[in-house]
Amino acid sequence: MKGRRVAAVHTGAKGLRSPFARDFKRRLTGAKVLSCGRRAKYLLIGLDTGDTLVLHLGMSGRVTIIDPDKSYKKGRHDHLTLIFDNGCRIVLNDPRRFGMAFVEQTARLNDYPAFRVLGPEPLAPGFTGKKLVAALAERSAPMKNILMDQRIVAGLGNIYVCEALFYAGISPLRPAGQVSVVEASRLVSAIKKVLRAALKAGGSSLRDYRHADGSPGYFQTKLAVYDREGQACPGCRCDISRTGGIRRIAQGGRSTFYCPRRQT
DNA sequence: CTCCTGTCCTGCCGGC
DNA sequence: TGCCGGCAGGACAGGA
Repeated sequence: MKGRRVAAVHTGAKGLRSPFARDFKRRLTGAKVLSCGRRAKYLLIGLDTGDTLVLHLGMSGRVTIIDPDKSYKKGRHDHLTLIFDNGCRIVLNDPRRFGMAFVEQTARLNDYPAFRVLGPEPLAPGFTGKKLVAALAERSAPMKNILMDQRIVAGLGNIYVCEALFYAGISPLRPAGQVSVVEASRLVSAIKKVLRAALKAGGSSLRDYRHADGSPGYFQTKLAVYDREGQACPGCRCDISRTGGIRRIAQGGRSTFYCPRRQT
């Protein structure tokens, strides 16, 4: 898409989380794409107008790129379509409309409220156990909730938090301030490992929800604890008929899956 | 400031 | 068989 110019913009009537800004289409039309990037869970499309198109997929959002010669049947929940000068199209489809799409001045991106407070990228070299343990200090909230907080580390969601805590052997219930630097280092390694594995496998979409190019994410078949209530965790040596296997609890209104015997 | 709860939205699934 | 309640996810608002 780099180097292509936006020829036309179509938006759905309903908008996403919030309605499209009044000048949304105007600021995109005619703009040339300079860069495509990502920050936390936000997709960033840099334009030659000094603006950046920011997209967020929420949970059910899907961005599909359609080649000029390919036919495309308009989806019921298509909310944004960019048509480029070469006939290529980008479609943002989101049944639950939890996603976002807005234009912001590139130079002011970091002033955007959600961006300003964003924590470190989990895959960046600077994200270390030492840094993490400092961010956890004095915090009484459970580790699960803390890792879901994008201000602590940016880009983890419910599935990967559950998985990383399992591989680190840390209970999701543990008060964050009680995590040692050794444990935090183990957790950082686990987070990086889980994310790299998921990326390699093509994401973790559940059920019929698919990933960027329309193909399903296959990582869910490799998940250790998420959505595996009552099952044995990988390498489990306990008698699950007696222990009940992987446990599911609610934290912050979300499901947490963990092994109470191997995560302390 | 931290922590916690409720809200948004739609489709799917389980239970009656 | 059909209907309906509950649940899933990420961000954020607002109250304690």
